[in-house]
Amino acid sequence: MRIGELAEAAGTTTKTLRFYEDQGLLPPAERTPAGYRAYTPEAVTRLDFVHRGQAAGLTLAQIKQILDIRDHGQAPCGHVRDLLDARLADIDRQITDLLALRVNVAALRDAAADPEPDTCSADEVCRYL
Amino acid sequence: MRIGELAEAAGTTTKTLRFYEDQGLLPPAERTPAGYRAYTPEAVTRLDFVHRGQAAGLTLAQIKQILDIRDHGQAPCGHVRDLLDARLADIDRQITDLLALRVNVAALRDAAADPEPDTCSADEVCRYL
DNA sequence: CTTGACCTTCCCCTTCACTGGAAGGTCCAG
DNA sequence: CTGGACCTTCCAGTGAAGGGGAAGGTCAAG
Repeated sequence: MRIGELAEAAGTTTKTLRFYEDQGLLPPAERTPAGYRAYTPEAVTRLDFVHRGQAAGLTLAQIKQILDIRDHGQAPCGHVRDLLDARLADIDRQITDLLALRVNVAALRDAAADPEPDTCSADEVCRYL
Repeated sequence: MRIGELAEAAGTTTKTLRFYEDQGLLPPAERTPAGYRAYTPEAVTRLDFVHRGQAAGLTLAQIKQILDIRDHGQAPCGHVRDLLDARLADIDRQITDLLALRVNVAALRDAAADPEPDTCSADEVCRYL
């Protein structure tokens, strides 16, 4: 299949596929005599994996690490587990941060919802922030 | 005060201060005869406001909007309230998304924590992602 | 008089994941 | 044989918030 067909099958764009090849997420594609990239259906599977990794919040670099291990003939599950552990810790940290931020922003918003014209003057920076 | 002193007083760097001036967050500074920027203590207040805005998760562009309104002699509180409302909705959306993501990632991690060697082979993409 | 700390402008670099566009080659239908 | 759809490479830019460093001016102390 050509790059346009793969893009449609995988739900992405040709630009992105060339970018992925450039970044090492896809192996350099076989070429037709005319120089067109020719893909096997495996590529769709690989791209699905990439998309699942992205949906889990992994970066392309992390997904590439997993694929590199797999491409070297090893089972990447241990590494996947480690990455997911780290990702989980990261998500927990983000949630904690956002909950704390939410409290602060909600308090500021509530204060700003009932402004006292005298203190909320243009002469000074708005006191609600 | 010179730019280095202001940077120290505001807990930032001279690079950042010139960047802020460039972005319109700080008005173009007065200059000494030698061309050095000369600031009044007001600048510290303004930078504190910028930092509080950042701590609330506002972008520099949003903070600039508030400051522009204030600099035009109007009270920015109404706009601040609108920005904080939007920010709050955004935080809630992020938290919701992260909680959903957490469930998925935790499930993947738990699956990967107990791999079955036969199915977690190098011949196929790791089934835990 | 020189040294060192500070200041100036200028331009490029960073991360992340793409996206746009130009200039040119290939392939198939009409 | 021409038009349009597809493909190729390469270069450049996006957005956020600065950071790095060069080349040169200024100022106070020793």
